[in-house]
Amino acid sequence: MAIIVDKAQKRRDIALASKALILEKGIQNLTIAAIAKNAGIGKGTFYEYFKSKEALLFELVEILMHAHNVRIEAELELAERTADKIKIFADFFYDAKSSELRELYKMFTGISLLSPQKEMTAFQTECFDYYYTWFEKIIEEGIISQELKPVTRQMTGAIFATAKGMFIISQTTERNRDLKHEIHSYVDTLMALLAYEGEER
Amino acid sequence: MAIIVDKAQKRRDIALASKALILEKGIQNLTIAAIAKNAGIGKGTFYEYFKSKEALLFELVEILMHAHNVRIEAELELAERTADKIKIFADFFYDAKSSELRELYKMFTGISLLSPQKEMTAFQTECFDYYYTWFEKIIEEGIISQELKPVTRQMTGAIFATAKGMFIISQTTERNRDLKHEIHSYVDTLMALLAYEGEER
DNA sequence: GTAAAAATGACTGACCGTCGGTCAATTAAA
DNA sequence: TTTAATTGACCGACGGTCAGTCATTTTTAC
Repeated sequence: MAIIVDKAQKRRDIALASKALILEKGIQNLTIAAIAKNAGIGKGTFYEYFKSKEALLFELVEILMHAHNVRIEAELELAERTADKIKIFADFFYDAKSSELRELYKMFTGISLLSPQKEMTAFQTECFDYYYTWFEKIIEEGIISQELKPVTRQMTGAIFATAKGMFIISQTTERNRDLKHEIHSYVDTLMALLAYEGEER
Repeated sequence: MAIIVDKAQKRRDIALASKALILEKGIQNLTIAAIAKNAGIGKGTFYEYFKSKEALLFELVEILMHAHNVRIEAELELAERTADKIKIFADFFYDAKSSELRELYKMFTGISLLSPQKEMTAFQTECFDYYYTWFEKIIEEGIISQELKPVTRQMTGAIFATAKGMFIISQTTERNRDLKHEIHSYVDTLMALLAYEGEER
């Protein structure tokens, strides 16, 4: 054997070294040569660690998402009302703390729509399931604590999708500029509708 | 002066001639040379009519959307219940009739997310406003006919966004496979919640 | 009136610069 | 000496440009 490097670690290092550049220029407007130079490696070395630019973005999203999850999980512990828990979830789509991950996620979604690849879909599914499980738990707690009507259970997927839809609209049109207000208003209105009022009709 | 061609018409002709190729291979996997050859024109001529591949997609979406609008408008005339009207709207995201436009729209959204351009955003905003105006009208009619609670008004944007969010999820993950069922189920549940029950509390 | 000449717009593909991706050569640790 | 790691020169493909060609209309000349 000869030089042994921690491939996984170097992968993460290269990805993190590229973060600012990707956020500044957008993955679409970057060349492999520029990314390699920025990370202080040769072009060939880049390909030793990543199959493509997209794979780099993939790695970066994964890293930042882990940090994000830790933060969210802590915040969720503190929330009591279901509406607040949902808002903590939706925070991702507008708050400043998530802006980097959100930008990367946006690019990631764009790539997924333009050229669906198995790996991408698998990863997106994994993320979806991860968050959706939490979300189901939140709704279930709301029902058990008699905050919400049981019918809410049937709407879990839809509520989950609404914030995403609003986000896409805010990013691709000139509407939904005040996303935070839009989402909060929606959550409050819906929660009022779903508020438990005693026995079901 | 010399040969005068109807530039706008030829633009449409080239776009329509490219439809099948784009749907088959995806805009991302096509070269300008291939598109030009397929349309029976020189590469230089392509640039005479379109600034880029994306502009071609743009044109194509515009054409197909017009046809789609005509169809939807006719269907909306026939529907009576608000739930049915909303479903006609949401049909776009899953029905076979819209599959071509839907695929193109998917690519279009991907490009919008990856490299937001003024023109794209303006066009997406125009589409959004067009459909949203209809949607508001549907909800308003539902409220006036006392089918729906007035509070529905506050949720218009969210309901509109939900189908879009579900669609994006269905396209980027392995979830929401039966989009039609998911959306219909959501609409029915929500309409039941929003059903007018007499005076507001 | 008409034929030649001039003018013009449509069209083209060879050409150029750039980029993604490969690989033979080099480096340096074991 | 062996071999993992690294590298950038190199290659083919692509996007985009532009000088030149062609077809038609307009103008000029008689």
